[in-house]
Amino acid sequence: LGLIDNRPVTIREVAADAGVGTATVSRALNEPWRVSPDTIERVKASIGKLGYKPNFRARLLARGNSGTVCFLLSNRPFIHSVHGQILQGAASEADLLGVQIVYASCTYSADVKPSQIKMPQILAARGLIDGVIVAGTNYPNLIPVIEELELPYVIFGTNYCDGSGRLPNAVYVDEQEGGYQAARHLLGLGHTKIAFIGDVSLPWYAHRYQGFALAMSEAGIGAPKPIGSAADGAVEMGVRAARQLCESKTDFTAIFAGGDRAAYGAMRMLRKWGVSVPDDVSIVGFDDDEVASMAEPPLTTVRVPTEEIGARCVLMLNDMIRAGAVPEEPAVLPAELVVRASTAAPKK
Amino acid sequence: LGLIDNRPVTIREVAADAGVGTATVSRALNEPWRVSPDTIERVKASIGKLGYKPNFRARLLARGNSGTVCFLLSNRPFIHSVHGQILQGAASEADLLGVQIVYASCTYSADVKPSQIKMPQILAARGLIDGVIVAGTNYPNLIPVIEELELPYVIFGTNYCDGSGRLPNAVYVDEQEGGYQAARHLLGLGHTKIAFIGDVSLPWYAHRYQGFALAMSEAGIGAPKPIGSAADGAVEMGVRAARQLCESKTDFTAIFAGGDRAAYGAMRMLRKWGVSVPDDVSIVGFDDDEVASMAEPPLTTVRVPTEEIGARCVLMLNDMIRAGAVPEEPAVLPAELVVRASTAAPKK
DNA sequence: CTGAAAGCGCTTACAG
DNA sequence: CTGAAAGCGCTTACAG
Repeated sequence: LGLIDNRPVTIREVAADAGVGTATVSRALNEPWRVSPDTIERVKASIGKLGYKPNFRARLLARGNSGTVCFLLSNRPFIHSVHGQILQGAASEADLLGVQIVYASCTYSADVKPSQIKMPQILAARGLIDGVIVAGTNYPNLIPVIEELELPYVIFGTNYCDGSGRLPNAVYVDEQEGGYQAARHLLGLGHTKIAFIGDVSLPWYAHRYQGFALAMSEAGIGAPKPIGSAADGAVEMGVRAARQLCESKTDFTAIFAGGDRAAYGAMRMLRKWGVSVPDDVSIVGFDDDEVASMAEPPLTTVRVPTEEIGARCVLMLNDMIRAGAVPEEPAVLPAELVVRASTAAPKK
Repeated sequence: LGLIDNRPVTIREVAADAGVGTATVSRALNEPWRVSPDTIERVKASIGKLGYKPNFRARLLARGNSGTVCFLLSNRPFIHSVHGQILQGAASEADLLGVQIVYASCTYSADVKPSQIKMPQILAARGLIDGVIVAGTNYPNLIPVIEELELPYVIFGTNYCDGSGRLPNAVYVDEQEGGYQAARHLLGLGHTKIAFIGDVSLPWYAHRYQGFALAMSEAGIGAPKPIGSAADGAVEMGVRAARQLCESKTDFTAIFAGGDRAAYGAMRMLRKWGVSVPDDVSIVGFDDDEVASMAEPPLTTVRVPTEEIGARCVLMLNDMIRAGAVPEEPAVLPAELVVRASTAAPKK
């Protein structure tokens, strides 16, 4: 019932059956253009007859690489749909490339010494992995630990909390442009009093705010101060920020929340205050996370191209492994506005 | 910048440095009890000095297995938090065992011939993988495809849609018991008019309904017919079922929904009808998915032990790989009631 | 275009 | 307790 019993057939047996050397069988499989058609035919026949499938471990040992990259998901105790989709995209692309993805996860806090960060065993072993994709939410103290592996790596830059600029070996989303689009959408509908919810001490909210602020100032309107603290989670941030907005009797007809969860929390609080979305207040989120389509009304948001992020991470890493060099520039992927039912023109 | 330059040190260099044979180095690492303390000391010193790390590919080739299992996630275009957590649990357990998890996914429909199901390449290759964990939602037509791999496998039974009984090489959740607990909770609060939402043509809803019905009949109350069709997704099922309940003026004070998403949908519709949860109607879900804690009010639900499911899958598979045999019985994990704010005693 | 042979870096009987 | 040697199943210069 599904268990291996007999020894699998090896390349030697195929070679014997086809009356050629093992080298020829290997070439017929990997570099067919260097083998005569007749020979290929004979080899293929033997392969079919014997049911031969090459042993990848042996191939990889001979070739000197592992054909495997590690997808390391940091600091995500349970996977948001966004991160699941990134993994999904990475896996699909990897399969196309004939590369396998090993999944690993780790948890650490930003203020701990690098030497105190515990990595999964897999990463410690040599030869198992050709490179690593550093996904999830990360902090600069992880970098020395990753560097110590002496393996090429690419980092999902959007959730990397560094003080400095962009890393070359990274994949980013153009969040600034996304925030800009969100603001343009609201402005285009006729809104001018637009609040921003997001904790700008976190880089993703900061970038989204920047794009928002740019669009506002282009429209000749001053951007409001961002409100919200992410300390108790994104949903709670939205809840509190919306409450603050309502309690302080701020004059606003629209909210741009720097994430769908925050938008969701804000909508919940607005409902409590008897504020109707989108009739009284329009709201746009960011991410196009699962909650965006589950919200009531479904949320207008800015889509982060999750699967493509995963695919690009794999592609970039693969190039780095082959080239043995770090890319000149990071990949920056566009974000896209998705208009649903939570936005409308302001009441006259 | 993080790229391999110099050849890594091999076991031969360590052996030379320590003045022993390679076999002794290998033993010092893998079977230290067969080596004299002095020798171990010398070997360890050389390992430290040279910075030697064993090459796993070579080790595995020599040992004859791959030390890798595949986590195959079927029919989940984007990962729910439940499935993410199962993967997470599998990865943690695997790391403890020194096994790596390669992630792969596939999509197929229930009514297609096995020969038409496309598997990721990784599974086709020999030697890369010692066994597979079949997770996600699956149908019987996948089994021949998996069997053809001639690899041990364990299946996540809860989301496996078969007509027959339980498989031995599988991990299940005791959903019947979970449904029973949900009903007992509602009955204990004083509810007697309890509706059930769930599409019992799907096994998980059917099992949850069975437990529910048992508790009801034990309480001397006939179980109501289940309502809902999962064709348009779980949230929509909840929305429509609740509407049906309201429109038909069914007399009920509580709802047991066979899943959190359905419960979420139902709560949304109840709110539209001006029905307050839990004041007018109590509601309990199932899964303890992320939506349960995000709902307003937070949902009383039955927790599926996701991480443990993943861990048990890995453990069972590992045993199968070692023993070369299929287990006698499946693993059945308990579900646990989580009381939150969506349930209360019925109004007098 | 093809084959014999060395080699990838370990482990494991086998002999002592 | 230890070492020399064969072997895991491929790939790849090297020579023809």
